Amino acid sequence: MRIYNTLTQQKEKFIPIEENKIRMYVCGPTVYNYIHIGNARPVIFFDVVRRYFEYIGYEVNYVSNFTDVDDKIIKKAIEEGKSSTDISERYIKEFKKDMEALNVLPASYHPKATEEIDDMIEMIVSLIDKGHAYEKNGTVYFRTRSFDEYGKLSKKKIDDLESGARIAVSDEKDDPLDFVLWKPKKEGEPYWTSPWGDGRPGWHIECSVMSSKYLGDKIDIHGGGEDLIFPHHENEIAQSEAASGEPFARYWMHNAFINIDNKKMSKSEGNFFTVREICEEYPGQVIRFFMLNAHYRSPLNFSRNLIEAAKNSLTRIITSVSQLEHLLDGDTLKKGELTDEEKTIISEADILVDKFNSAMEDDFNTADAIAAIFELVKLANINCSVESGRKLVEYMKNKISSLCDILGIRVEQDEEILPDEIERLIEERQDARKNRDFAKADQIRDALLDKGIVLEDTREGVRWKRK
RNA sequence: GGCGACAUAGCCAAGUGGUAAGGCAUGGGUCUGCAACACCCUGAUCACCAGUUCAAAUCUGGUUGUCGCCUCCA
Repeated sequence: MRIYNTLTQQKEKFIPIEENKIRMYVCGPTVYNYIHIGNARPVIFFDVVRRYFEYIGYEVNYVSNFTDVDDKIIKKAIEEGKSSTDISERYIKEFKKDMEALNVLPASYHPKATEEIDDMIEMIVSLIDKGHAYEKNGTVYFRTRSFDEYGKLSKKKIDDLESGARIAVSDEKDDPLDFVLWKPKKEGEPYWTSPWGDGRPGWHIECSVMSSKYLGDKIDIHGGGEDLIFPHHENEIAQSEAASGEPFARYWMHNAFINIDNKKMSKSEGNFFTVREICEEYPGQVIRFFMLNAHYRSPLNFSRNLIEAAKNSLTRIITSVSQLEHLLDGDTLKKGELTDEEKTIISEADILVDKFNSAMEDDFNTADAIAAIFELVKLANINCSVESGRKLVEYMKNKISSLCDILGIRVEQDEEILPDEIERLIEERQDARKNRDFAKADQIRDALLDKGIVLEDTREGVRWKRK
């Protein structure tokens, strides 16, 4: 397994801290609204990372937080006349709904920032004790220059940063680059008591604390969107390593952004889509497929045309699997052992499975992995028919389906019983076809199409599917 | 101003030294009552220029273009 490490800017062989175990932390959402398609990328991608590691036998401890105290949440709460907790709880629920729609497995644990305040205070105290932080008028700042390696993740030089800083310089800070660990409460904001007075934690300290609390001071993988590299992850490194004196995460993984018309999504431009609204039109599987069809470190454009193309693409796999299921449901397949010819086909399939695995092991090249699945589909389409051996058909179906499962893409459709009325129409059409009354047959087919039922006449009889 | 990324067929997208995966769309064909599905056939010398090399999409330098980070942000 090779993983591109932002820290070293190259692919590295993956060596876990503890054999067969993975400790992985991914920065989760600030819960103040529905998530948009861009937010979905890291969630889906790291879900695949987790699934793949589990597939190859690792025990994965995957922690992803909810930032549930934040300016944006507070602002929304004030707008709606609700409490901050009302807002965050609501959007945590909505987030979970979206995750379900996208077939994203829950992390091993989803800590909430507001439930970890004591540990944050403890860490801040320890940073002050070690001389890495200082308090001024109820605000605690991290002393950036006290951490020699500051900038090692984002490759920024501390002096360049200083000159380019656009932040309004606060007189309080000893240095403009110092960042907040604890800020005093403002009127009407949620707060917690601390040695420095009532207030709330800064954003960066949250992740450092939740990561070390649930995964230990040293973790294997820390992930998130590329925009988090600076300052968020840089600051996490500074805090965590200053506190523990040890390297924090071994591998830093960052996904690229999703753009709309090649532009970054932004609310001011109005060019963004929520997962919720896309799911109204496209199954979550399609969104997953769309994202995984590109490498996670490449920027990805989103548009209606592109998601439509992804849908058509995915249909090819689903159709193939459904055809194989049909064959298995029928009674035409030959029982008994594999023929020599079938053994050859299976060895070809195994080569493609290897191709899938190698692609995944090369920094999660899901686009290449999907290409292997398509080749497998073609192999099945060519070689599996009513006259095939049951074992071969079973093998092909299971392989395609299980590889898709690793990507979290479900291609086996749930059994669905059609309403009697529709079943009757289908029979009626079959009768019409027998009597060569094609006008009537076509009329029924069109009528069903309007209801979203697509009919296909195959050698084994009529099949239907949802449009 | 500082740092970084990217530029492959109509579209999406793999590919980091040996003459370009896969998918969508298009066109032609087989199958079908027709259609759909499936299958067969159909397409690029890899932004541009110069260089290194026996050999470059893949390395080096330059040009152009696009984008991101440096401020809350996946």
